[in-house]
Amino acid sequence: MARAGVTVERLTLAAAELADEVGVENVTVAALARQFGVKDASLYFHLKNAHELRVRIALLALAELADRVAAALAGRAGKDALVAFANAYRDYAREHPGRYAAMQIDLDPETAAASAGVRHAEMTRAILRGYRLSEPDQTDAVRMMHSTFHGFVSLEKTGGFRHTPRPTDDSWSRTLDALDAVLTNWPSR
Amino acid sequence: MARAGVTVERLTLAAAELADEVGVENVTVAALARQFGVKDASLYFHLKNAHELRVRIALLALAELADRVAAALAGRAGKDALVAFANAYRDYAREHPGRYAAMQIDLDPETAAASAGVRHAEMTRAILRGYRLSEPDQTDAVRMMHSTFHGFVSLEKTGGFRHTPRPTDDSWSRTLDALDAVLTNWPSR
DNA sequence: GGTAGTAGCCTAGCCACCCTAGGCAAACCA
DNA sequence: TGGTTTGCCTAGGGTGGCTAGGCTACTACC
Repeated sequence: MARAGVTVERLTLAAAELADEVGVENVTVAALARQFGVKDASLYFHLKNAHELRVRIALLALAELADRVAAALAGRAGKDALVAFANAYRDYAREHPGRYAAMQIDLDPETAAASAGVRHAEMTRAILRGYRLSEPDQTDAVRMMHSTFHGFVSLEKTGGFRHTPRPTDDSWSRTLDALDAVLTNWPSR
Repeated sequence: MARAGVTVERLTLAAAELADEVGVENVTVAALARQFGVKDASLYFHLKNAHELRVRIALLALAELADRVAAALAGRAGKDALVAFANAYRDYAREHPGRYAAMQIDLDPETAAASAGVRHAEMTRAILRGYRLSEPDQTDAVRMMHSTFHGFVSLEKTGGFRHTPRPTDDSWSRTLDALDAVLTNWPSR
Protein backbone atom coordinates (compact mmCIF):
# COMPACT_ATOMS: atom_id res chain seq x y z
CA MET A 1 0.00 0.00 0.00
CA ALA A 2 2.26 2.79 -1.25
CA ARG A 3 1.56 6.32 -0.06
CA ALA A 4 0.71 8.96 -2.62
CA GLY A 5 2.02 11.90 -0.59
CA VAL A 6 -1.18 13.88 -0.57
CA THR A 7 -1.19 17.06 1.48
CA VAL A 8 -3.74 19.83 1.85
CA GLU A 9 -1.36 22.22 0.11
CA ARG A 10 -0.88 19.98 -2.90
CA LEU A 11 -4.61 19.32 -3.03
CA THR A 12 -5.40 23.03 -2.95
CA LEU A 13 -2.94 23.83 -5.70
CA ALA A 14 -4.19 21.02 -7.92
CA ALA A 15 -7.76 22.11 -7.23
CA ALA A 16 -6.95 25.69 -8.18
CA GLU A 17 -5.39 24.60 -11.45
CA LEU A 18 -8.32 22.35 -12.16
CA ALA A 19 -10.67 25.26 -11.44
CA ASP A 20 -8.89 27.43 -14.02
CA GLU A 21 -9.22 24.68 -16.59
CA VAL A 22 -12.76 23.43 -16.09
CA GLY A 23 -14.43 25.95 -13.80
CA VAL A 24 -14.90 25.87 -10.03
CA GLU A 25 -18.25 24.16 -10.25
CA ASN A 26 -16.49 21.19 -11.84
CA VAL A 27 -13.79 20.93 -9.20
CA THR A 28 -14.79 17.68 -7.60
CA VAL A 29 -13.29 15.54 -4.89
CA ALA A 30 -13.52 12.56 -7.19
CA ALA A 31 -11.62 14.27 -10.01
CA LEU A 32 -8.85 15.34 -7.64
CA ALA A 33 -8.58 11.83 -6.24
CA ARG A 34 -8.15 10.49 -9.76
CA GLN A 35 -5.39 13.01 -10.41
CA PHE A 36 -3.54 11.85 -7.33
CA GLY A 37 -4.09 8.20 -8.13
CA VAL A 38 -6.07 7.73 -4.97
CA LYS A 39 -9.62 6.74 -4.03
CA ASP A 40 -11.93 9.65 -3.37
CA ALA A 41 -12.73 8.48 0.15
CA SER A 42 -9.06 8.88 1.01
CA LEU A 43 -9.17 12.63 0.49
CA TYR A 44 -11.59 13.02 3.38
CA PHE A 45 -8.63 12.29 5.60
CA HIS A 46 -7.19 15.64 4.47
CA LEU A 47 -10.43 17.49 3.79
CA LYS A 48 -13.59 17.97 5.79
CA ASN A 49 -15.80 18.15 2.72
CA ALA A 50 -16.02 19.41 -0.84
CA HIS A 51 -16.90 22.90 0.33
CA GLU A 52 -13.62 23.20 2.20
CA LEU A 53 -11.86 22.62 -1.09
CA ARG A 54 -13.51 25.63 -2.67
CA VAL A 55 -12.83 27.78 0.35
CA ARG A 56 -9.18 26.81 0.16
CA ILE A 57 -9.05 27.76 -3.51
CA ALA A 58 -10.60 31.10 -2.62
CA LEU A 59 -8.07 31.78 0.13
CA LEU A 60 -5.19 30.82 -2.13
CA ALA A 61 -6.49 33.14 -4.83
CA LEU A 62 -6.97 36.03 -2.43
CA ALA A 63 -3.39 35.66 -1.22
CA GLU A 64 -1.95 35.35 -4.73
CA LEU A 65 -3.88 38.37 -5.94
CA ALA A 66 -2.84 40.42 -2.90
CA ASP A 67 0.80 39.60 -3.67
CA ARG A 68 0.41 40.69 -7.27
CA VAL A 69 -1.33 43.89 -6.37
CA ALA A 70 1.29 44.70 -3.75
CA ALA A 71 4.03 44.21 -6.32
CA ALA A 72 2.20 46.33 -8.86
CA LEU A 73 1.65 49.11 -6.36
CA ALA A 74 5.27 49.40 -5.23
CA GLY A 75 6.61 52.88 -5.86
CA ARG A 76 3.47 54.22 -7.46
CA ALA A 77 0.96 56.83 -6.39
CA GLY A 78 -2.09 58.65 -7.66
CA LYS A 79 -3.56 57.61 -10.97
CA ASP A 80 -0.48 55.54 -11.66
CA ALA A 81 -1.25 53.41 -8.63
CA LEU A 82 -4.92 53.20 -9.52
CA VAL A 83 -4.18 51.88 -12.99
CA ALA A 84 -1.56 49.45 -11.72
CA PHE A 85 -3.98 48.06 -9.14
CA ALA A 86 -6.77 47.74 -11.65
CA ASN A 87 -4.64 46.02 -14.25
CA ALA A 88 -3.16 43.59 -11.75
CA TYR A 89 -6.69 42.76 -10.68
CA ARG A 90 -8.05 42.28 -14.18
CA ASP A 91 -5.04 40.35 -15.42
CA TYR A 92 -5.24 37.94 -12.54
CA ALA A 93 -8.93 37.37 -13.16
CA ARG A 94 -8.29 36.63 -16.81
CA GLU A 95 -5.31 34.37 -16.25
CA HIS A 96 -7.08 32.50 -13.47
CA PRO A 97 -10.81 32.47 -14.17
CA GLY A 98 -11.47 29.52 -11.90
CA ARG A 99 -9.53 30.95 -8.99
CA TYR A 100 -11.25 34.29 -9.51
CA ALA A 101 -14.68 32.69 -9.51
CA ALA A 102 -13.79 30.83 -6.33
CA MET A 103 -12.91 34.16 -4.71
CA GLN A 104 -16.54 35.20 -4.98
CA ILE A 105 -17.90 32.51 -2.71
CA ASP A 106 -19.29 33.60 0.61
CA LEU A 107 -16.63 33.14 3.30
CA ASP A 108 -17.85 33.02 6.87
CA PRO A 109 -16.83 36.12 8.83
CA GLU A 110 -13.94 34.61 10.81
CA THR A 111 -12.39 33.02 7.74
CA ALA A 112 -12.76 36.24 5.80
CA ALA A 113 -11.17 38.26 8.60
CA ALA A 114 -8.17 35.93 8.64
CA SER A 115 -7.79 35.95 4.86
CA ALA A 116 -5.78 38.11 2.51
CA GLY A 117 -8.99 40.04 1.89
CA VAL A 118 -7.94 42.51 4.58
CA ARG A 119 -4.72 43.23 2.67
CA HIS A 120 -6.83 44.12 -0.36
CA ALA A 121 -8.84 46.55 1.71
CA GLU A 122 -5.69 48.16 3.08
CA MET A 123 -4.12 48.51 -0.35
CA THR A 124 -7.25 50.02 -1.83
CA ARG A 125 -7.30 52.61 0.93
CA ALA A 126 -3.62 53.26 0.31
CA ILE A 127 -4.39 54.25 -3.26
CA LEU A 128 -6.94 56.75 -2.07
CA ARG A 129 -4.28 58.57 -0.09
CA GLY A 130 -3.32 60.12 -3.40
CA TYR A 131 -6.80 61.57 -3.71
CA ARG A 132 -7.21 63.26 -0.34
CA LEU A 133 -10.59 61.86 0.61
CA SER A 134 -11.79 61.77 4.20
CA GLU A 135 -14.35 59.49 5.80
CA PRO A 136 -17.00 58.52 4.97
CA ASP A 137 -16.22 59.48 1.38
CA GLN A 138 -13.19 57.24 1.48
CA THR A 139 -15.25 54.16 2.30
CA ASP A 140 -17.73 55.02 -0.42
CA ALA A 141 -14.92 55.49 -2.92
CA VAL A 142 -13.31 52.19 -1.97
CA ARG A 143 -16.61 50.45 -2.50
CA MET A 144 -17.18 52.13 -5.83
CA MET A 145 -13.68 51.23 -7.04
CA HIS A 146 -14.04 47.64 -6.05
CA SER A 147 -17.50 47.49 -7.61
CA THR A 148 -16.24 48.87 -10.89
CA PHE A 149 -13.31 46.48 -11.09
CA HIS A 150 -15.26 43.42 -10.14
CA GLY A 151 -18.25 44.34 -12.23
CA PHE A 152 -16.22 45.00 -15.34
CA VAL A 153 -14.14 41.85 -15.06
CA SER A 154 -17.17 39.78 -14.27
CA LEU A 155 -19.29 41.09 -17.15
CA GLU A 156 -16.37 40.81 -19.52
CA LYS A 157 -15.99 37.15 -18.66
CA THR A 158 -19.64 36.20 -18.91
CA GLY A 159 -19.87 37.94 -22.27
CA GLY A 160 -21.95 40.89 -21.16
CA PHE A 161 -20.02 43.21 -23.49
CA ARG A 162 -20.09 40.99 -26.54
CA HIS A 163 -22.96 42.71 -28.34
CA THR A 164 -20.90 45.84 -29.02
CA PRO A 165 -17.83 45.59 -31.26
CA ARG A 166 -15.71 48.10 -29.31
CA PRO A 167 -12.62 46.39 -27.82
CA THR A 168 -13.05 45.88 -24.09
CA ASP A 169 -9.46 46.98 -23.49
CA ASP A 170 -10.36 50.45 -24.70
CA SER A 171 -13.45 50.66 -22.54
CA TRP A 172 -11.37 49.47 -19.62
CA SER A 173 -8.78 52.19 -19.91
CA ARG A 174 -11.46 54.85 -20.41
CA THR A 175 -13.29 53.55 -17.37
CA LEU A 176 -10.11 53.95 -15.36
CA ASP A 177 -9.77 57.52 -16.68
CA ALA A 178 -13.32 58.19 -15.53
CA LEU A 179 -12.68 56.62 -12.15
CA ASP A 180 -9.58 58.75 -11.71
CA ALA A 181 -11.63 61.81 -12.64
CA VAL A 182 -14.33 61.20 -10.01
CA LEU A 183 -11.81 60.37 -7.33
CA THR A 184 -10.00 63.60 -8.08
CA ASN A 185 -13.24 65.54 -8.03
CA TRP A 186 -15.38 63.60 -5.59
CA PRO A 187 -18.80 65.26 -5.46
CA SER A 188 -19.72 66.80 -2.13
CA ARG A 189 -23.06 66.24 -0.50
CA MET B 1 -52.42 7.72 -14.02
CA ALA B 2 -53.58 11.28 -13.41
CA ARG B 3 -51.75 14.09 -15.19
CA ALA B 4 -50.00 16.69 -13.11
CA GLY B 5 -50.32 19.47 -15.67
CA VAL B 6 -46.65 20.23 -15.93
CA THR B 7 -45.64 22.82 -18.51
CA VAL B 8 -42.34 24.48 -19.25
CA GLU B 9 -43.75 27.79 -18.04
CA ARG B 10 -44.88 26.41 -14.70
CA LEU B 11 -41.56 24.60 -14.32
CA THR B 12 -39.61 27.77 -15.01
CA LEU B 13 -41.61 29.80 -12.53
CA ALA B 14 -41.30 27.17 -9.82
CA ALA B 15 -37.59 26.89 -10.56
CA ALA B 16 -37.16 30.65 -10.27
CA GLU B 17 -38.92 30.72 -6.92
CA LEU B 18 -36.87 27.79 -5.72
CA ALA B 19 -33.73 29.60 -6.84
CA ASP B 20 -34.63 32.63 -4.76
CA GLU B 21 -35.17 30.43 -1.73
CA VAL B 22 -32.26 28.01 -1.87
CA GLY B 23 -29.89 29.40 -4.51
CA VAL B 24 -29.57 28.51 -8.20
CA GLU B 25 -26.97 25.87 -7.55
CA ASN B 26 -29.57 23.96 -5.55
CA VAL B 27 -32.26 24.13 -8.19
CA THR B 28 -32.41 20.52 -9.17
CA VAL B 29 -34.60 18.57 -11.53
CA ALA B 30 -35.31 16.12 -8.72
CA ALA B 31 -36.46 18.85 -6.33
CA LEU B 32 -38.78 20.32 -8.95
CA ALA B 33 -40.21 16.92 -9.72
CA ARG B 34 -40.99 16.43 -6.03
CA GLN B 35 -42.73 19.80 -5.94
CA PHE B 36 -44.94 18.79 -8.84
CA GLY B 37 -45.60 15.35 -7.39
CA VAL B 38 -43.97 13.71 -10.35
CA LYS B 39 -40.97 11.47 -10.96
CA ASP B 40 -37.82 13.27 -12.04
CA ALA B 41 -37.53 11.32 -15.26
CA SER B 42 -40.89 12.74 -16.32
CA LEU B 43 -39.54 16.26 -16.44
CA TYR B 44 -37.19 15.31 -19.25
CA PHE B 45 -40.24 15.21 -21.41
CA HIS B 46 -40.52 18.99 -20.96
CA LEU B 47 -36.84 19.79 -20.51
CA LYS B 48 -33.73 18.86 -22.44
CA ASN B 49 -31.53 18.84 -19.35
CA ALA B 50 -30.84 20.57 -16.07
CA HIS B 51 -28.90 23.33 -17.81
CA GLU B 52 -31.93 24.34 -19.82
CA LEU B 53 -33.71 24.95 -16.55
CA ARG B 54 -31.13 27.48 -15.46
CA VAL B 55 -31.14 29.18 -18.83
CA ARG B 56 -34.90 29.52 -18.59
CA ILE B 57 -34.62 31.07 -15.14
CA ALA B 58 -32.07 33.51 -16.54
CA LEU B 59 -34.31 34.51 -19.45
CA LEU B 60 -37.27 34.95 -17.15
CA ALA B 61 -35.22 37.14 -14.84
CA LEU B 62 -33.88 39.26 -17.69
CA ALA B 63 -37.40 39.89 -18.92
CA GLU B 64 -38.78 40.68 -15.47
CA LEU B 65 -35.93 43.05 -14.74
CA ALA B 66 -36.32 44.77 -18.10
CA ASP B 67 -40.00 45.35 -17.32
CA ARG B 68 -39.20 46.85 -13.95
CA VAL B 69 -36.51 49.09 -15.34
CA ALA B 70 -38.79 50.26 -18.13
CA ALA B 71 -41.48 51.15 -15.61
CA ALA B 72 -38.97 52.96 -13.38
CA LEU B 73 -37.62 54.93 -16.32
CA ALA B 74 -40.96 56.19 -17.60
CA GLY B 75 -41.08 59.97 -17.61
CA ARG B 76 -37.63 60.46 -16.16
CA ALA B 77 -34.44 61.89 -17.59
CA GLY B 78 -30.91 62.79 -16.54
CA LYS B 79 -29.78 61.91 -13.05
CA ASP B 80 -33.35 61.13 -12.13
CA ALA B 81 -33.40 58.36 -14.71
CA LEU B 82 -29.98 57.12 -13.69
CA VAL B 83 -31.03 56.72 -10.07
CA ALA B 84 -34.34 55.11 -11.00
CA PHE B 85 -32.58 52.58 -13.23
CA ALA B 86 -29.98 51.81 -10.61
CA ASN B 87 -32.48 51.33 -7.83
CA ALA B 88 -34.75 49.15 -9.93
CA TYR B 89 -31.71 47.02 -10.73
CA ARG B 90 -30.50 46.73 -7.16
CA ASP B 91 -33.95 46.14 -5.71
CA TYR B 92 -34.62 43.35 -8.12
CA ALA B 93 -31.31 41.71 -7.30
CA ARG B 94 -32.06 41.86 -3.58
CA GLU B 95 -35.63 40.65 -3.86
CA HIS B 96 -34.66 37.84 -6.21
CA PRO B 97 -31.13 36.72 -5.40
CA GLY B 98 -31.54 33.36 -7.10
CA ARG B 99 -32.98 34.83 -10.27
CA TYR B 100 -30.23 37.45 -10.29
CA ALA B 101 -27.53 34.84 -9.89
CA ALA B 102 -29.06 32.86 -12.74
CA MET B 103 -28.84 35.96 -14.94
CA GLN B 104 -25.07 35.77 -14.73
CA ILE B 105 -24.73 32.44 -16.46
CA ASP B 106 -23.14 32.42 -19.86
CA LEU B 107 -25.87 32.41 -22.52
CA ASP B 108 -24.85 31.29 -25.97
CA PRO B 109 -24.86 34.18 -28.48
CA GLU B 110 -28.14 33.37 -30.25
CA THR B 111 -30.05 32.94 -27.01
CA ALA B 112 -28.57 36.14 -25.64
CA ALA B 113 -29.48 38.07 -28.79
CA ALA B 114 -33.09 36.89 -28.53
CA SER B 115 -33.33 37.67 -24.82
CA ALA B 116 -34.46 40.75 -22.95
CA GLY B 117 -30.78 41.60 -22.56
CA VAL B 118 -31.03 43.77 -25.65
CA ARG B 119 -33.77 45.83 -24.00
CA HIS B 120 -31.42 46.49 -21.11
CA ALA B 121 -28.78 47.72 -23.49
CA GLU B 122 -31.26 50.03 -25.22
CA MET B 123 -32.53 51.45 -21.95
CA THR B 124 -29.05 52.08 -20.65
CA ARG B 125 -28.24 54.00 -23.81
CA ALA B 126 -31.47 55.92 -23.43
CA ILE B 127 -30.33 57.19 -20.05
CA LEU B 128 -27.13 58.48 -21.57
CA ARG B 129 -29.10 60.72 -23.90
CA GLY B 130 -29.41 63.04 -20.93
CA TYR B 131 -25.63 63.29 -20.76
CA ARG B 132 -24.79 64.12 -24.37
CA LEU B 133 -22.08 61.56 -24.99
CA SER B 134 -21.09 60.47 -28.47
CA GLU B 135 -19.45 57.25 -29.57
CA PRO B 136 -17.27 55.60 -28.51
CA ASP B 137 -17.58 57.37 -25.16
CA GLN B 138 -21.17 56.27 -24.96
CA THR B 139 -20.28 52.60 -25.18
CA ASP B 140 -17.58 53.03 -22.57
CA ALA B 141 -19.98 54.83 -20.28
CA VAL B 142 -22.63 52.13 -20.70
CA ARG B 143 -20.06 49.53 -19.78
CA MET B 144 -18.88 51.46 -16.77
CA MET B 145 -22.43 51.99 -15.54
CA HIS B 146 -23.32 48.37 -15.89
CA SER B 147 -20.05 47.34 -14.22
CA THR B 148 -20.69 49.59 -11.27
CA PHE B 149 -24.24 48.39 -10.75
CA HIS B 150 -23.44 44.74 -11.12
CA GLY B 151 -20.26 44.95 -9.12
CA PHE B 152 -21.87 46.77 -6.23
CA VAL B 153 -24.87 44.48 -6.02
CA SER B 154 -22.71 41.42 -6.36
CA LEU B 155 -20.21 42.43 -3.69
CA GLU B 156 -22.99 43.55 -1.38
CA LYS B 157 -24.58 40.13 -1.62
CA THR B 158 -21.43 38.08 -1.09
CA GLY B 159 -20.54 40.18 1.91
CA GLY B 160 -17.65 42.06 0.38
CA PHE B 161 -18.65 45.24 2.22
CA ARG B 162 -19.21 43.67 5.61
CA HIS B 163 -15.89 44.63 7.18
CA THR B 164 -16.78 48.33 7.23
CA PRO B 165 -19.72 49.48 9.39
CA ARG B 166 -20.94 52.19 6.98
CA PRO B 167 -24.46 51.38 5.71
CA THR B 168 -24.32 50.13 2.14
CA ASP B 169 -27.37 52.22 1.25
CA ASP B 170 -25.34 55.36 1.90
CA SER B 171 -22.41 54.16 -0.19
CA TRP B 172 -24.84 53.24 -2.92
CA SER B 173 -26.38 56.69 -3.18
CA ARG B 174 -22.97 58.36 -3.06
CA THR B 175 -21.76 56.01 -5.77
CA LEU B 176 -24.68 57.10 -7.91
CA ASP B 177 -23.78 60.74 -7.22
CA ALA B 178 -20.25 60.01 -8.36
CA LEU B 179 -21.46 58.19 -11.45
CA ASP B 180 -23.69 61.11 -12.34
CA ALA B 181 -20.74 63.43 -11.88
CA VAL B 182 -18.47 61.53 -14.30
CA LEU B 183 -21.19 61.14 -16.86
CA THR B 184 -21.80 64.87 -16.73
CA ASN B 185 -18.12 65.59 -17.01
CA TRP B 186 -16.82 62.67 -19.02
CA PRO B 187 -13.03 63.05 -19.33
CA SER B 188 -11.76 63.62 -22.86
CA ARG B 189 -8.85 61.72 -24.28
C1' DG C 1 -68.69 7.51 -31.51
C1' DG C 2 -64.98 4.49 -32.44
C1' DT C 3 -60.11 4.53 -33.10
C1' DA C 4 -55.34 6.04 -34.37
C1' DG C 5 -51.94 8.92 -32.74
C1' DT C 6 -49.62 11.51 -29.51
C1' DA C 7 -48.73 13.74 -25.09
C1' DG C 8 -47.75 12.90 -20.37
C1' DC C 9 -46.52 10.15 -17.15
C1' DC C 10 -44.30 5.78 -15.34
C1' DT C 11 -40.42 2.05 -13.89
C1' DA C 12 -35.94 0.37 -14.30
C1' DG C 13 -31.40 1.15 -14.46
C1' DC C 14 -26.86 3.40 -15.29
C1' DC C 15 -23.28 6.71 -13.98
C1' DA C 16 -21.04 10.42 -11.19
C1' DC C 17 -20.42 12.58 -7.01
C1' DC C 18 -20.44 13.18 -1.75
C1' DC C 19 -19.53 11.23 2.45
C1' DT C 20 -19.19 7.70 6.62
C1' DA C 21 -17.52 3.59 8.94
C1' DG C 22 -14.29 0.52 9.79
C1' DG C 23 -9.92 -2.00 8.50
C1' DC C 24 -4.97 -2.57 7.52
C1' DA C 25 -0.24 -1.38 6.58
C1' DA C 26 3.58 1.88 6.45
C1' DA C 27 6.06 5.30 8.85
C1' DC C 28 7.55 7.22 13.06
C1' DC C 29 8.96 7.32 17.79
C1' DA C 30 10.19 5.81 22.30
C1' DT D 1 11.09 -3.72 19.01
C1' DG D 2 6.66 -2.75 19.82
C1' DG D 3 3.07 0.82 20.10
C1' DT D 4 0.98 4.76 17.99
C1' DT D 5 -0.15 7.54 14.47
C1' DT D 6 -0.78 8.49 9.65
C1' DG D 7 -2.35 7.50 5.15
C1' DC D 8 -4.52 4.86 2.44
C1' DC D 9 -8.04 1.15 1.47
C1' DT D 10 -12.96 -1.34 0.73
C1' DA D 11 -17.72 -1.30 1.36
C1' DG D 12 -21.79 0.94 1.17
C1' DG D 13 -25.61 4.47 1.42
C1' DG D 14 -27.64 8.89 -0.29
C1' DT D 15 -28.59 12.35 -4.01
C1' DG D 16 -28.76 13.93 -8.53
C1' DG D 17 -28.60 13.61 -13.93
C1' DC D 18 -30.18 11.21 -17.62
C1' DT D 19 -31.77 7.30 -21.12
C1' DA D 20 -34.70 3.57 -22.75
C1' DG D 21 -38.77 1.65 -23.14
C1' DG D 22 -43.65 0.94 -21.67
C1' DC D 23 -48.39 2.12 -20.40
C1' DT D 24 -52.42 5.37 -20.30
C1' DA D 25 -55.25 9.41 -20.90
C1' DC D 26 -56.47 12.74 -23.96
C1' DT D 27 -57.28 14.59 -28.91
C1' DA D 28 -58.59 14.64 -33.45
C1' DC D 29 -60.38 12.90 -37.26
C1' DC D 30 -63.11 9.95 -40.05
